[in-house]
Amino acid sequence: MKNNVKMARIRSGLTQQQLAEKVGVTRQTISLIEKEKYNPSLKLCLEICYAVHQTLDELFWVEKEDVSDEKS
Amino acid sequence: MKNNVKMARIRSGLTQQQLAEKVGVTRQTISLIEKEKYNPSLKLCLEICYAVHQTLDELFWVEKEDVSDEKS
DNA sequence: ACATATTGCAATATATATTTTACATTGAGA
DNA sequence: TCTCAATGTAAAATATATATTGCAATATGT
Repeated sequence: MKNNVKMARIRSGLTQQQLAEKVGVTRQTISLIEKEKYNPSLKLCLEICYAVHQTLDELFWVEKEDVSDEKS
Repeated sequence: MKNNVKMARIRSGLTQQQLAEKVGVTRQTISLIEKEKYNPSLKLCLEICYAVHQTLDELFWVEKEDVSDEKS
């Protein structure tokens, strides 16, 4: 799951450990999300947003890859 | 987990079943999300967004409830 | 009233996010 | 070089999202 968590965290001057504590998860969870090996829950996404003062779209939006079979 | 999925789905003229098929999950999953009894994954949130042509912020953003212990 | 589509919900099973603990690696500073 | 903070990662355990099946309840149209 692509995201901009690492950039946002560094911009906020937080370590993985500090961000993890702020949002109430483990450092490993933050690490795996930054490495884009996890598909985090909406709740966790929101709490990360709050911690770094950004929005869901800013941190987690990714454009839909083109699919050719759209309905009208 | 608060969200605007039900309104967006109806506005798109989709049934729960149709939305479920579009995003590749079960109708029950859609039902529970609309009833706000689940904490869906980011991937599923994104696919719902694509299906109804809206963004994460539009469908899933909720303001942080006030906490009195903010750092500076 | 009847038929049908749509939705709510319950029980069990499965997949996977998250935790816990622990260790290795990297980089910065003394 | 030595230390230490920060990060990457691995294995096993736990929590929970999601699937599956099925049935009840509620529309909606005829």
